[in-house]
Order: sequence, then structure tokens, then C-alpha cells
Amino acid sequence: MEKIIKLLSEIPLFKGLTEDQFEQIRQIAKDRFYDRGKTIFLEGDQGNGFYAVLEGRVKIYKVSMDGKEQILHICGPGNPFGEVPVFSGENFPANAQTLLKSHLLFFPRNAFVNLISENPSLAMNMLAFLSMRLRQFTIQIENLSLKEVPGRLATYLVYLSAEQQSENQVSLAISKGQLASLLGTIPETLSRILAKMSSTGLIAVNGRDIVITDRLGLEDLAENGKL
Amino acid sequence: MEKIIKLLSEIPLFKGLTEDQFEQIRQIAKDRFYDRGKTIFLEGDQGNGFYAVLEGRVKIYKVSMDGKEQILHICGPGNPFGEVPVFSGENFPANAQTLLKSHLLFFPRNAFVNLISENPSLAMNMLAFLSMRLRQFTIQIENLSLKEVPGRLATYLVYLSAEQQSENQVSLAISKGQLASLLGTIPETLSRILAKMSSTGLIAVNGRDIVITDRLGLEDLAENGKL
DNA sequence: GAAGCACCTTGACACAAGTCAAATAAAGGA
DNA sequence: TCCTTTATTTGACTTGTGTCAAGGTGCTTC
Repeated sequence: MEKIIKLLSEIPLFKGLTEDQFEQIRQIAKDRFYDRGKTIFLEGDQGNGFYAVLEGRVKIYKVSMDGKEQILHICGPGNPFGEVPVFSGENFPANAQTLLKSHLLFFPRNAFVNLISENPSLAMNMLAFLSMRLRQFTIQIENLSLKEVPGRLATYLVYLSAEQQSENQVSLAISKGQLASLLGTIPETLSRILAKMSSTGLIAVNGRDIVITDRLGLEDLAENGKL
Repeated sequence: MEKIIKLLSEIPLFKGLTEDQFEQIRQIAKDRFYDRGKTIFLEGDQGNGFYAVLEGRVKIYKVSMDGKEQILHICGPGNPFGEVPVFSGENFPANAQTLLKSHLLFFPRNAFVNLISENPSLAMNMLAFLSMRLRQFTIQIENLSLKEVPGRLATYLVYLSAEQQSENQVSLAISKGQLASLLGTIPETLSRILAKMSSTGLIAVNGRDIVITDRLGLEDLAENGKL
């Protein structure tokens, strides 16, 4: 049980809370375990609470009539998801499915809303989190609408290299098929663009490992969205 | 001054607050007047507070390197905007510009954060508002990624007819050029698609007034995103 | 080690939508 | 009202990316 508290403290959403508050949160949180590829909820399902990833990975995504998928977000350890219906009081706006065997925490709506009402700092944390999500979505809309696929891919690689700190070596945490869906395209197109960027000397691809061989060129492509 | 209080009470964000709370909010709010076409803030500007529209109309948008514009949101009376940096503590993620002569209210960050910390119901309202915005963005991402332009236009027209309650007659509140930018396309393409939808008998266009002549066909197009 | 399977790649082709250019219509100001 | 400016429409063309189909690669499993 102490392990859970430690994990809770690593969730940014709960940063800066007191021991007492952690204990309260732990009390209402419920463990949930999922195998790889399991659906957690579907768009339109009633949302009686939200989740946070302790271990594993979850994708949040939309699907079109004819089956094409657009990933909105990939959630790793420490990431909450499914919080929209907690506050807007409607259904989940998208689907959630595990990409790996995952250990999640579930926070029931009513109990959590009570906590928030009594803990302004928790409320502020949640406001900060939702704002950050809005910021990410504006970027995703910008990428989809104003950049072509090569630009989106370049943007993603630059982002990855910053996140992984590794100078010029990044490794994809998800399959190329899932990456295509995250970038708003299909595997065939992504494959072709990776090939073209390799032959242009921007990157070198080896399975899920990618070496950035021309960082300036890549950043330029990411900015301008074309080439 | 009493007029302002009345207007405040019509902003959904402030719904259900006490007289006392309205008074507090009014105290920190500052009037701002803008002519048509004026920039309120630019992406990257430091955000020291957020705004709400009392009268007029404001567009929130992104611009690409080569000048193409994507509208994220059109704000009319009662709509707040620019709230992201208040809570995430960074810069504005997009640009804001008036589409009409507008009367806005400005809420300074620090004062508003203090209010929120002391008024859980205001915090809950803000959480609900941000959640609603997230929901809208997921829809916009879905539209951009999974639907073609005709489908996006059909979706927008169906949405408009619901909002304006008018059975089958809708009128655009914005120019066709701006509508193109909202739908993630360009005026030429929008014009062609309006023409095609007219000749197919789905709609009849007369300037900014559009009659839905085949609602079922339009809804089908909106759902499937193709045709 | 063979067989099965999911993932990825490559090619030929089709088509939606962007670009460029020019004509027309509408709107606002003097 | 005319005149200038802006908004909208139409045409011819180009291009990015999706579709369909066929291999290829690597990994698991019996």
C-alpha cells in the first residue's frame, strides 16, 4: 500500500499535496489491471470517474465510420486520462485502450469531486492539467491542419528527442502503425516518408530506433511543415 | 455598472454564483473595447489574464509559416477565451483577433486565481468549462483527421441548425473565407463544395443564408464524412 | 525448423484538395 | 452615386496522400 502512495506522488496532477491529502486520494482510488489490447472505455460510455496510468501504456483515440483511427494521446505512467466527463457531466468523448499490460488507478467521480471542492490546491492542479491538455490539442490541430505529414513526423521526432534527452538518438515507444495513427495518416504513407527522410539524409532508421543525422534540417522541416 | 453585473450573470462560466461572488468578480474585471479586426493577443505572448466577450465576436486561430490560418474557435457574447495560460502558467497557445467591434472583459490572472481558490463553486465551473473545450477540440481533431471537407461542412451546418433552432434555415455568422479557415480548408475549395452540395440538392445557398433541402442526406454526409 | 501471423515496405494508381490566375460580385468610403 | 477594396466564384493544373494489391521481415508457437 505504501507503494501506491509513492506512485501517487509521482503523478504530476498530485504534485505538492500534503501527506494527508495523499492519504485521502489513496482511499478513493481503486486498482484496475488490464492485459494488452483491452478496451477501457468507448466513446459515448458514461463516465463515472477517471483513470491514471501507474504502469503500462494507454491510447486515447477516435474512430471513423469506415474504421480509420486517430490517436489523440498516448498515456504512460503518471498520466491521467478520461477526466472530461468528471467535470462536464457527459459521456467520454473518445475511446481508451491499453497498448501494453497495464496497472491503472480509477478515481470515482463523486468522491473525487468532493476532494477537489475541499482542496483548492488539488483544484488548481487539475485546472493546470486540463489547460496543458488544451495546449497540446491546439498543437495537434495546428499540425493536422497546417502541416503535411513530413512536417508532422519531423515535429514528433524533435519532440521525442527533447523528451528522451538523448542527443540525436530516439526510439519509438509505439509501433509505426500506431505512430501513423497518431500523426493522422496511414502506415503506407508513414513508411514512404521515413524512407524519403532517410534517403535525404535527415535521419537513419533501424526498426524502432531512429538517429537524427541532420538536426537543423529536421527542425526546419518541423517548423515549415513542408518539403 | 449594474449592466455589467447583469451581463456577467449571462456568462455560463459564472452560472450559479451568489450575488456576493458576482460583486467580487465585477471588482476585478476590466472593460476593454476593440474595433473590428484588432489583435487582442498573439501566440507566444505572455498571458496575464483571460477575457470574456460581452458584445461582438472574436476568433482564436493559429497561423502557419506560409500564412495559412486555422481557426480554433469563434467566441461570441458570453464566451471566455485565453484562459489556458492562467492555469498552465505559460504563453498563449494561439492568436486572438476581433471579427467585429467588441466589448470585452479582462480578468487579471492573480486576482482571478485568488477568487478561484476561495470559491470552490467557481473552480468547479472553470473545470467544467475547460472540459467542454477539451471535448470540442476532440471533435475538431476528429473532423480534421477523419472527415473530408464536405463532411466537415455538413457537420457544421447540422450543428448550426441545431444551435439556431431554425428548422432548416441557417445563416452564417462569419464570412465564407473565415468558415473555410474554421473547417481547415481554403475559400476556393469551400466555394466549390457549396456549389456541388447545391447542385446535388442537399442545400440552397443565398449569400450567408443557407436552406437545408435534404436534411437526411446532409446528416448522412456529416456522419460518414465522405461522398 | 516449419508454419503462422502481425507488422512493415513497395509499387501502380486514383482522387481530394491545394495553387495560380482571372473574372465577377459585394461591401464600404468619399 | 461612383470608386476602391475586399470577398467570392470559376477554370486549368499540380501534388500530397489515400487505396488496392503484393511481397518482405521478424517473431512466436507447435
